[in-house]
Parts: sequence; C-alpha cells; structure tokens
Amino acid sequence: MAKELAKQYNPSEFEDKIYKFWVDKKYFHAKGEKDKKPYTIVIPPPNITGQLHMGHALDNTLQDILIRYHRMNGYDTLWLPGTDHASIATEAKIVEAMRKEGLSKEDLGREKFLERAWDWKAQYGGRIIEQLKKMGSSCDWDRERFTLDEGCNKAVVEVFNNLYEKGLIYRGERIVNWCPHCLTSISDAEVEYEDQAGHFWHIKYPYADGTGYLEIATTRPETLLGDTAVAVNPDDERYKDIIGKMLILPIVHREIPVIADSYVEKDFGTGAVKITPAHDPNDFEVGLRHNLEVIDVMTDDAHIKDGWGKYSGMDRIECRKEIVKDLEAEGVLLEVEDYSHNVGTCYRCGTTIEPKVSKQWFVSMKPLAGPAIDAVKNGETKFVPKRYEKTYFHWLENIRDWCISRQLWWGHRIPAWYCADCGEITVSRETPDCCSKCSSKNITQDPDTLDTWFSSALWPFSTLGWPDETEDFKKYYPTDTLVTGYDIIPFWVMRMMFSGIEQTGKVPFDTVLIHGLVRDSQGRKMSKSLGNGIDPLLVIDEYGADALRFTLATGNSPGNDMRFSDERVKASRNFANKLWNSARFVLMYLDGSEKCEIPENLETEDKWILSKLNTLINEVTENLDKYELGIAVQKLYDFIWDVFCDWYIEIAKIRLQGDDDNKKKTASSVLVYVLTGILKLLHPFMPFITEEIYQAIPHDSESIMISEWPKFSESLCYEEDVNKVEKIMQAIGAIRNRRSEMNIAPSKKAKVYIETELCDVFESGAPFIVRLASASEVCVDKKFDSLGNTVTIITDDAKIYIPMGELIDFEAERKRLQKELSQCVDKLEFINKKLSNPGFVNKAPENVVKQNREDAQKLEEKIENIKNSIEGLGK
RNA sequence: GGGAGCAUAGCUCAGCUGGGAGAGCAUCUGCCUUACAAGCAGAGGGUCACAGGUUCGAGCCCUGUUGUUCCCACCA
Repeated sequence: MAKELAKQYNPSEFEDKIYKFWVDKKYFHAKGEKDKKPYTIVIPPPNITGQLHMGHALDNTLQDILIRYHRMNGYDTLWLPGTDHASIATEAKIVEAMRKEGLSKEDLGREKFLERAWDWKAQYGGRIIEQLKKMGSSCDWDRERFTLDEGCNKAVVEVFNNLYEKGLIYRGERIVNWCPHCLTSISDAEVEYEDQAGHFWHIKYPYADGTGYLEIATTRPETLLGDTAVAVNPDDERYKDIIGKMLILPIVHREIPVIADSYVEKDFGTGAVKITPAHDPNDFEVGLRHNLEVIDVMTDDAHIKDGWGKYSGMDRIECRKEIVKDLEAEGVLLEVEDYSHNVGTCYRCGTTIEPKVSKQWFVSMKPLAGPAIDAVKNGETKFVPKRYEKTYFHWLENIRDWCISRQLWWGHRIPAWYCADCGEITVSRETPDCCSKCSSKNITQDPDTLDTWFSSALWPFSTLGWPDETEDFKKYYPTDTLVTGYDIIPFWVMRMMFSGIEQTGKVPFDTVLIHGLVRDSQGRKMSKSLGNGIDPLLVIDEYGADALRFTLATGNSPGNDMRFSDERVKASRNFANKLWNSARFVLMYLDGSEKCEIPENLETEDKWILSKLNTLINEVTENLDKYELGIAVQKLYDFIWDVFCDWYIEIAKIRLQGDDDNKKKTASSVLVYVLTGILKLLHPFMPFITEEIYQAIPHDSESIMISEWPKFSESLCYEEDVNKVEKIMQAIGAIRNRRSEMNIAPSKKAKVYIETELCDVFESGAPFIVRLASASEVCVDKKFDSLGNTVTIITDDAKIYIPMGELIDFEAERKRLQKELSQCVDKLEFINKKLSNPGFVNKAPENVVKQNREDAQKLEEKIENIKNSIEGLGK
C-alpha cells in the first residue's frame, strides 16, 4: 500500500488497486464468527441482461454504506450478492438475437435454446457484477448466487410443492393479462396502464323481434365478434322492460340476450354494455355470473382466429378498422366520439395487453396476504420511511390471485406432470416416473416456467441454503435490512414478505429502506428512449467512485427522488480533493514516530477540535442508526471542510511552523488523531480515498474497513475550551468582516487592541488573531485609553479597536455602528417581549428560558458598548 | 374516483421529537496567504405556496385552498 500520497487527487490511480487489496484479504467474506452479531443484506439481484445504471448505483451505494458501517461496528457482516435470470427480458433478448440469424425458438428446440440462454448468462451475467465492483461494493463474492442456480431451483420446487399441498397453488382457466408480443401471460403487477387517445363507437344492436334497437358504446369494436350478451343495470328504469329480450349482434348476426348486472354503471356511456367474456376481465366475471359462452376470437399473437371470414388473420387493430367500416355499411354505426382511456401495456415491451382466457397456474393470495399485512402492522418489519407501509398495505389488501405460469422457456420449469391417460396432475419435488393416480408412464411435464418473481420472492432464504437448515441460514436469516426503490414494493418486497413468513415462519428482514428514483438534472426519469441516462461508469472514470457515491448519498432522504447532475459530482470530487490535500498537509509534519493516539499537553484548540470530533461521532452514529444517511454525510462534509480544514489546520500551523518541537509534536499528533477519526466516519461513504489516506498515515489496523468505528467519549467533552475557542473565532470573523468591508488588503497588517474582561482567553488566542485576521500585533487589556482614531468592532465578549488612521471614514463608521445598534436593540426588544410573557416563562423549557435570559444580558452589554463607541467616535 | 409525495435563497435540495431558517452551485468583492485556484476570506439574496386553526411560541402539528409529481382503480 502507498506510503506517500500523490500530489494530485487522482482516484483512478488507486481505486482498482485498493479493491483488489480488500478482495485478496477476504475482508468482504462473512466468516460466521459465533461471538459476533450478524448483520445481513441480500442484494436486489440485478438482471443479467442489464448494465449498471444510476438506480443500481444509488441502491448499492446505500447498501454498501450500511454494510461497511456495521462491519466497523463489529458485526459479522454479510452482503450477499447475485443476479436475476429475468425470464421475460432475457428470453426476449435471445429471441431477438436469434431472429437476426433467421431462427425461431421452435427451430432450435427447448434444449438448444436453453443452451444459448446459459451461454448468454455466462457472457453477460458477469458484466454487471464487475460494474458493482467498480462502485466499491463490499459484497461477499464467495456467496454469489443466481436466481436460476441449482440451490434456488431446489427452493422454488420446494415452495411450489408446499403451496400446492396446502391448496394455495392451483391451476385454472382464468382471464389473464396476455402479451401478444412476448407470447406469455403476465401478472397484474406487470401491467402498466397509460392514457391513450381512442374512440368511443356508438353502435345499434337491433332487437330480434324487430321492435327497434339498443344503443351500446365501446372502445373496442373488434371484440364484437365474441360478444355473448349485452348488460344493463337492473335498476336502470330505461331498460327495465328489455331485460331478457334478444338482440341481433351486428355483422355476425347472432342472437344474444340482454342481461342485468349491477356492474354496469347507469350514468356511463349509454348504460348498456356489450359483454365479451373472452376479451375483457370484467366481462369475464359477468359471464361467469350469467353462465355466458366464452368465445375467444383471437390467436396468441392477437390476430383474428380462423372461421371469421374475411376478418380471420387480421391483426386486432386492422380488424377494428374493418369492423367499423362494416358497421357503417350496415347502417348501425351511430356516432364516433373521441375518447381517451386507460390501456394496459406490457411493462417489458410496451405492447397493448390482450385480456385472454387461458389455463394458468395461480397462487391464492388472500391466505398469504393476511400474515404479511400483520407482520408490518405489528412492527416485525419496518419501512423507512414509514409512509411506504401504505403502499404495501394497499397492494396486499386489494390483491388478486397471482398468475405465476409463463409461456417461456428461460426460467424454473413448473414441477407438474400431466397424465395423458387419466388427466391427473402430479406435482412433485422429484421428477416422477409415473402418474401419482393411475401409475401410467404416459406423463409429460408442464412446458411452462414460473414468473421470475416467484424465485426472487425466495431470495432472502434460498440464497442462504434453505430448505436445508444450513449454518448460513441459521446465522444470517432473517436478514436485517432490505434496500430498494419504492417502485419495487409490489413486485418484490411484498412477495418476499409473504413467502418468507409462509415458508420459514419468520419475516425475511427487519427493515425495508426505501429510496427514490435518480432523475436527470431537469427532474426527468432517466430512460433509454429519452437518451438522458447518465452512465455511472463514465462518471467513475472521470471523477472516481467515491465522488459518485458521495453525490448519491448527499442530500438524499429516504423515499425521495433525487436529481443528478455533473455539477453535483464535481462538488463531491472537490470535496475529495480537499480531504486529500488536508491529508497531504498532515503528512508534511510527521516524522514517522507518531501513533494514532491523543497526546499529552493538549492546548485549548486541541481540546476544542477533539470535543467537536466527539460530538460529530455521536451525531453521525445516531444518523446512521436512523438511516439518515444524507444528514450524516452532510455533517461530515461540514466538519471536514469548515471545522477541520478551515479552522483547526490553520490554527495548528502556528505550532507546526514554530520552533517548539514539543508543541509541534502535540499538534501533529492531534492532527493525525482527528484525521483518522474523520476517515473512519467517512469510510462507509467514500471507501477508496479513506483507505488510501489511512494507509499513508500512522495506523493500527491492517485496513480502515476492518478498523473500529470511533466511539463517543465522555472524557473528551471540553466545554470550557470549546467556548474559549469560539470566542476567538467570533473575534476573528468580526475583524475579517470589517477589513473586507473597508477593502483592506490582507497583506496590510494592522495592530489590534482587544478590550475585554476575559483577558486570558484573548491573550492565548492572540496568535490565532495574528495569523487568521491579518493582525500585526494583538494587545489585550481590560481598558485602553486614548487609542486615537480606530475602527471599533463589538463582539459578545470584547471591544476590538483597530487604528486605521487616514483609512477611516467617520461618517461611514457612525452609520455602521448605528445600524448595528438598531439591530441589537430590535433583537433585545424581541427577547424581552418573550421574557415578559408569563406564558413563555412558565411553559417553555427551562433551558430555553435560560438561554434567552443570557442572550438578553449579552445584548444589553453589547448595546452599551456600541453606544459608547458611537460617542467616542472622532473625538 | 381513491391514495401518497412535493411546494424553503436565482437553481438543486437539507432542515431529526415545535424554541427566530442552512448547504452546494450560481452572483458580487478582495486574495496565487509554500495542503488544496478542484483553493482562501468576505458579501448580497428567503412573507418557508395561500388561508385559517392549535400553542407562550409554527418552515415543522391540524383543517381547507391552489399548483405539481407519482401510485392505484373494472366506468365499457
């Protein structure tokens, strides 16, 4: 490891090297130490088809911060990584690639297709893992898993069987969301609704007895072919008498009945709805209630089936146009209204979903949802922020059965076999050799696979060896924190919850930390189609992983979206550079004998910085425990830049560049101590730079990432010294301010007279004032007589005079003092008003009242001082 | 139609359990002060969306209004 720091902060020079060092040392590996409490996070497994995007970068930065923080706090820390086989997305990519070669799935056959898929996985599955490593993620790579690996398959088969045995998985003919492009069913959660401009076609449906017609309105005239009834509301006075009458379906000229169903809204449209059980989920329900025939008019790829004359073979949109034309020709088209409505689309490919009746496997959700709701209600699992519990409850309370079968090849194959002889379904953990009922050998396995999320739902325990009672499972399950975006709650969080509870009897995690989306600088979602995505890897190349991580952690509060911009990364990089240079400064004054310990003979300013660091430790630790990562990182930024660099280092220079070796040694030791504390606190956020610097300064641990998290210490609260230093700082600030206002160049030094009751405080602070406030000399006394023409500065504890001779504009001075006086008077008046209010004095907390009293007294003194100064002006 | 978030400096956002509002960037002024110009010092800039209410005290709690974003929902 480096012993010296390069002159420029250049993260690309050391980040990869440091990551390799950590990996070689096996620091990421959870060792299962019995004496340590476990802390576990399972990674939301990224898709193998994916590339690292900002969402991943944020998600993994947050996880790594939590993991590194707990590791330093002595936990046996496991961050379990892996990838997801993403059945639809991956299969679509492979099919697309094959199409370019002129091949179809059927050409290849299942076995060859799966070979290709595994090749694909081998080729691209590792890519995103490499990208996660660039981020500095301290995952236990020895435990890397894949949702389609053998262990996960074992868990999937086990769960499928368990649920089937309990009657919670069933096979049935239902209306499902069908994607005509992906050629598979998808679950409700996978349908995305979008507003689309369309039309509302008003059509005459004539009565069979020739007594007129009923007007219906539809957005999908092409489904008319499959109509088997028209429904009206039973309470609708207009239609009371026609219930039960027969209608002639236009074009098809089939007779269909008018039925009554309360699902129909009287006030919408014409109050009469055509019912197409095969192509609309509601109509399907109506059909079930009224025993209507289900006429499926479409093929799997949404073309009209054979037997429909000229419409056969037409695409559904094409058919719609044709039908409308024919309705017009038949004289039954009454009106075409422009209409915008919600259309369901496939979340993967965007194709309009076709509701379709088909035989699929389902999970009964009601019995599973209850315990999952309870577990959050009674606090076994907590959401941060809490408001997302509402989203979670809402989904579970309104849940419908989960369609889990997919007409895809890439995935966990459904462990069910059908008997060709007796029709029995055999569900089994092992591949059966005969039918469980009739023992026929003539059985075939269901060709379908399971929804990817079925395996993802088991991720917190399947990855730990479940269903076997492995050591890992015993030690690390339930896991501690799950970190994910709010958009994933219905897909994943919810399903892990009910699966974990049902299968293991325990909730899968203690806390769900929800984060928002990373948006572009204009607040738009980053997306491929907009082309506004920012590649995290390019950001890392240019500014370093630490800067990227810092940017993502800063100003981010749980559950809220954040905007990402180049300017923000630049600011983070500048901060890293600041830290880098402060370390270089500290190194300049080390002779190699220093240890990272608090030295003897501390000066007031040392006690001040140690107290400040002590407070910082307390606050940052508390923030991290409460998942307030954004607040923690902000405090670190302020401390490092303002407190440590701009004040302490500047003050320490006095001793470092002086000629008292003992004092020099004390200062440099405190610098090392404080810097070490800073590095440790910052390490979870910026792991690389902190390690690089840590290795260059005196250190006890082999690596900062396994060093101990700083502890708050009662013995390091030097309140009195803090007050002293702050009085000096106030004086320096006031002098700088005046000099700047008067446009005095820093190179022009001036003598400073300080009149104060606290002579010893200002005596000892005099060197600071010389150095930081351009003073040539500082004289401290309780009272000065006849200083001549001076600029006067009043602080809480002192009157400061600076003789500036001809530079002084007395009129301006008088004005300034008057202004300050009136400000103080106003403020005092405000405080006195509060203090004379019995309600305030009686009800406000004691310390608040006390503080106000002190402030009032100080102000009175200050006002007196300003008045005197004004009087003495120009004498 | 239901639910949720957001509204604070020119811009992007912090502000934890109520005790006279902060940061970064931008702007203006002055500095190459041997760690850092990716820097230093200083300054300006806010009716905390609006209207009520609770309270001794409200950016924060309650009610309503407006604007905005998102999620959910079977008005064909």
